[in-house]
Amino acid sequence: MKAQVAHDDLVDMLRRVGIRATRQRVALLTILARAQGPVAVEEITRAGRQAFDLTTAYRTFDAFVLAGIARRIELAQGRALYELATEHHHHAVCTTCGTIADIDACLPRGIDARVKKLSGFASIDDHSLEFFGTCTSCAT
Amino acid sequence: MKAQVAHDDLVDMLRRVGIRATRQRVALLTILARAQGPVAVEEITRAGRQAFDLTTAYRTFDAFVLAGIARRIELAQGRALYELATEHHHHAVCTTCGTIADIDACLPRGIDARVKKLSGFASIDDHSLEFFGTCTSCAT
DNA sequence: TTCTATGCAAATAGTTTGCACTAAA
DNA sequence: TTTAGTGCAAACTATTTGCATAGAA
Repeated sequence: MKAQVAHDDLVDMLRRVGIRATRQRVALLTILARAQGPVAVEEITRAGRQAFDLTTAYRTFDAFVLAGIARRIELAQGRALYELATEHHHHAVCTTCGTIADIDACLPRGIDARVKKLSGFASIDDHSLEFFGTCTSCAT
Repeated sequence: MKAQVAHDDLVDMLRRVGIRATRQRVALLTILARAQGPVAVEEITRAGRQAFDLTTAYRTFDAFVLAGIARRIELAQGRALYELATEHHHHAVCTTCGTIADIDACLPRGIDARVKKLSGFASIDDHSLEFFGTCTSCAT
């Protein structure tokens, strides 16, 4: 038995966060769950076997982010990517081919406090951290 | 004598990096130099006393980045900001009002090597790091 | 049956491109 | 005088909005 994503579990997950489990949402959630990394919005419409409207994809992602089951990451120029909201982590982006690798490491804890002091902000709640480099296949 | 940006110095700076010192470029460079932080493209056209085409602003920023005297930072949704390429540093962004504060601190050196290992990339050359929080005036 | 979610069309926003014209070197 | 830079109009791309309809609860 392969590490498949159980359809019913996804439906449950959606219901649990209080949004209706439609065909499109389950499909999109499946794609997110299968993806090894962040997914571009346009990839969605391609991926589904049945037609899938772009507008719906955008709205669905928004709903997911709002519900806390997805995360939006800003990478390149005006392109948004989405990924399942799993462990907090970061990414390495290949500046040549765009490949993205997950980095299972984060900033040393306590840095928020330091940044808070340096910035003079009232609070620091989150951060985004992306690394840029060249992946092995592009390094030739 | 105020900490004004000397016009001739800017002209020199442009010539040094091999691009022509036009009125628009000097104006844009002045704005960048005066700004305490990153500047949005559209702010440019507003700021100048004489008319200033948006297209020119974009092209000028590109030229600056290419020449290495400016840096582009991706913050919110598809909006690019530019800042003078000074010391490598990061930013704290207020999620309420959008205010940006500079953070004169960076990741511990050696992290690139660690990320390289974790990602399996051939090289890690750069990174972007932004913090999000609430500034004091928005904290009420 | 009720109300959220979808799909289509059209509108926006930010950014880029083509081309003739202006001006720095 | 040569060549890079500018401005205008138009094209593009990603994303958002309005509204009538479909479908989950």
